[in-house]
Amino acid sequence: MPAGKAKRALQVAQAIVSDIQLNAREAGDRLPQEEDMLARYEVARATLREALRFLELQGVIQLQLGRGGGPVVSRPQTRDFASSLSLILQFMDTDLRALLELREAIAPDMAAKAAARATNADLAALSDCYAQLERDRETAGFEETNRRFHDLLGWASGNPTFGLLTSALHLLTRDLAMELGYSAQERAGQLRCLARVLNAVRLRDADGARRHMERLVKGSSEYLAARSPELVTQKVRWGDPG
Amino acid sequence: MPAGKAKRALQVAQAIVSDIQLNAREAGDRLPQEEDMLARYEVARATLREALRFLELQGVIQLQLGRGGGPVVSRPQTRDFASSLSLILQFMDTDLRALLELREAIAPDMAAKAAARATNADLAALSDCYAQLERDRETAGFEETNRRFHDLLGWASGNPTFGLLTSALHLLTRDLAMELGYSAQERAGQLRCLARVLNAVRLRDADGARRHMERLVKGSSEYLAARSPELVTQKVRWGDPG
DNA sequence: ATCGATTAATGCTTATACGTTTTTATGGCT
DNA sequence: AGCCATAAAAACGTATAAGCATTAATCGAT
Repeated sequence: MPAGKAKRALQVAQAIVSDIQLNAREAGDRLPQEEDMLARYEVARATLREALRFLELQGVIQLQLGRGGGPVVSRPQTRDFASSLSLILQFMDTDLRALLELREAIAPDMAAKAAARATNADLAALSDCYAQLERDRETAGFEETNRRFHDLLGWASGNPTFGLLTSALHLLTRDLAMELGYSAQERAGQLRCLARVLNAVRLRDADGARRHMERLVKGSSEYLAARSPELVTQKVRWGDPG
Repeated sequence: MPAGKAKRALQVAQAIVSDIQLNAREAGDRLPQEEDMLARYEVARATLREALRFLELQGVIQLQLGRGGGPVVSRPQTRDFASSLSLILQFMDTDLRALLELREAIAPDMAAKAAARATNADLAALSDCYAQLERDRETAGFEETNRRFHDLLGWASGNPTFGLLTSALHLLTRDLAMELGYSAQERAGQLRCLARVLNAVRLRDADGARRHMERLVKGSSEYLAARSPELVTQKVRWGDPG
């Protein structure tokens, strides 16, 4: 059991994270430079650097080079989480079908919560995004805009975890299903469902939003399974998170 | 641009993962020691150590100290994923309520899928776990066994992602609600619900399993909220990743 | 044969020196 | 005075070596 002693560098990393949290550091704020941190945490420079590089890998900070540079507070993004997720899923031999199922389980509840809690700003953003979706219905940007719509819906749900998960799942799914596009007919069907979801959210109709979203994601999964049966059995692989 | 260099550690990490998969390394196998890896990947020591640290936190390897030590292949466990999750959730200011909501969204579907797909081996494991739960109903081990039950249910659902998420959420919830135990009465109620879920799974009653699980997690959430209203607004914090 | 002390291998931390990148200041030229 | 180029400085980045800490393997005494 490694519970006996945590590694010094990780202890320092945790201390830095605590410091960021306690001092309410925002993204973009500069942290103390190396010299000051050396005195503050009483470690050697290599140890401090290991902690800093570790946090950089996790997306917590960014290291800027040159004079006036130093550690800058960042915010772990969806892709950082998606990277961690895909790594563990690779070792669990998870396939695309599992990802789609999870999305089917989460997305309807997310839509319901969004209907109950969306602010006016959320609604405006969703409407804008939907308008662009209709404009992009036959262009290559459709997928990205589609992902953004689900992302916005997640944030509108008032629960960051929904947005985090659905967005990460979308990224991983797209990694696997990249070569396979959607037909125009399928896209039209998706747009109809999305319109119904959006309308239900506007009307604060949680149950309607849930049902229409359920139909949307189920339809999407079935479409992929029908188009390419081998695709849904493809295993998740830890892709380059850059 | 540090982007090219910063990803070097990730490239090395990916190479190590590929090596593990290609050579079909099992958990417990030893990887080459640091010196050999330095020559193999032609990177600086700090970079290699960064890659190894990253993989250690993700649970892919363990770094064992001392003679005959070195990097040892492991298998990412739920707690490794929970650690990564908690780090990003901390920076999203996620509170306990959000975790509970997510669990409410996932657990019912997981139970339904388990009812549809559980093998006989799964059922046997679940029954054993439930029996131990009844034995542990008034001991400190109850929570851990409870978590294991959800983990098993996830595997029984045929979709590892369900088990991974619910189990990780359980761990994080427990970290926050540690001081606040469950009353004997509440535990008895949870046990009754679990028994109904287990029975529904045995009978292949997907809808029943979903309903009973929904009631279980909803009840658990409401219990916590009633016992300590401040608790559910507590923020997730990155716990000790050892 | 078993248990305890010794030894060796290995990662962890520290220490120091030098290289790189960016900002800032200087200084001569127009 | 104003402007561009070059040099200096401030900060991080990389590299190497040495000692410390920890643990497995080994050896020896009971």
